[in-house]
Amino acid sequence: MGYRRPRGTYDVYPGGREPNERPDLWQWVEETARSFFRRYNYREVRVPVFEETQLFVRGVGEASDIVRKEMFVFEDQGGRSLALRPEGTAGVVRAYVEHGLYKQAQPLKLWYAGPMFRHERQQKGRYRQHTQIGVEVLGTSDPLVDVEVIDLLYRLHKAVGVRDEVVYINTLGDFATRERYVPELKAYLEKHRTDLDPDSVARLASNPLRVLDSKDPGTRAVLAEAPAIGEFLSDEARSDFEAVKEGLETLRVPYEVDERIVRGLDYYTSTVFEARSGALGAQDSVGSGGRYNRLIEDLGGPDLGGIGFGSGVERMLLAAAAREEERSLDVFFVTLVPEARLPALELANALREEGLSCDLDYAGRSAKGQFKQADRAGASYAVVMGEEEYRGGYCTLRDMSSGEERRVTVSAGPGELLRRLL
RNA sequence: GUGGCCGUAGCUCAGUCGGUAGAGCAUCGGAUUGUGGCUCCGAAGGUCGCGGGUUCGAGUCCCGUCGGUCACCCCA
Repeated sequence: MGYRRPRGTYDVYPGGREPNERPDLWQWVEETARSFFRRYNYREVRVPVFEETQLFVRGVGEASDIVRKEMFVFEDQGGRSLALRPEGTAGVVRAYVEHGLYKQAQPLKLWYAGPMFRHERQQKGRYRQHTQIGVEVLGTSDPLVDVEVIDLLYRLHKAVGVRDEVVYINTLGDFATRERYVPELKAYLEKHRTDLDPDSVARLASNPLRVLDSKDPGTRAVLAEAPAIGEFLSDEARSDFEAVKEGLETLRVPYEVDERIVRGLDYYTSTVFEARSGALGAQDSVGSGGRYNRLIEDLGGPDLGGIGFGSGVERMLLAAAAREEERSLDVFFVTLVPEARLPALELANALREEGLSCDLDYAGRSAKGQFKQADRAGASYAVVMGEEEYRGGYCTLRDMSSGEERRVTVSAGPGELLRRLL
């Protein structure tokens, strides 16, 4: 065995078995997403797959697991520390600030798609290089945008056939809310410190909110009696959250409030959400996101709000209902004498110029083999060029579904053939 | 980073008590001197992950190692 792909990666190729290995499914999801972004009036943004390490440390958060143990960090030849992006938002916000995009008409509605990198142990639906399709709406804190973004995520997933999905939402409140809630939560957890798991004890110091999403049974038991953020919401945070819920109801986006959602990225504020599918394994989050009203300022921009989601394409594919690959080709040229091969290629090219898809045999197959190949390629027509045809200046046009055949003159060029096909 | 399970043909797998490698699918050819899907026949395809050990003999037993996978942690 020669070289193998790096751990946690996969290839996409004709014949790939897993849904995330099939090019036809990738193209289908990408086209579906593009169609949604066009209809919701989002414009594309492309940013580098690596950035200064510090951008992610500041943006995603020093205390987050992603920064602490999951980044691919390397030094360039000038000794600068760079990191492969572990998520999409930080880079997009950096570009927004760097180019002064907040001076354009706001909000700016952006979408992106591309690979993200996290140094994790592989399991079902989790890769070291995975692909996210995401959006960011920058320059406003209007809760109606939260509604649009969540609706977009939900309908995109529906369109690609994600099964058994539920959208969970929560609010982390604004700054005032957290100033009141976090000390309460912390005080409560401190009292029950001995019943918490070690990870949660550590988070008590670094980021107490994160304790809320612990799966440890002992910690969960403590949390059952913990103060809930819902009771601490400021008037503004409460009315924003109500507006989001009302909006989702109006747009008929089914959702459930889950107060345990706090997200592992530190920049989130206010609305957070996560779409989970029962069709996945333990990694059941298909797409998620939230509002980040401090991030733009933290990265050196003005005090403006933003919200976005990232959706994992591999997980969308894994959670989607099975789909057969549909192959199609307009014409397959069957050549039965060597002299006919170049004329066939010439004719094929003439048809290609007109927008028809064409192919021919390059493997030296038997006649039977070539028809089989035409069938497999999903060809609508076969154009047979054998000894008789070659000498007579015509070809035989075979309709692959009916089996009907007719002579078509080609000595004067592709005109007659085109007339039959277009 | 930790743990469970698994590595045999391109893919999915069988391989009994340790006796020198099998099937299905896929590929190519033939049955049909130039005609696909269905059927039948045939061919090609293997470092049994790798290294070591035990044995007359190892795909099979033992040790190590690498890889995969699922789960934990966390996330898309």
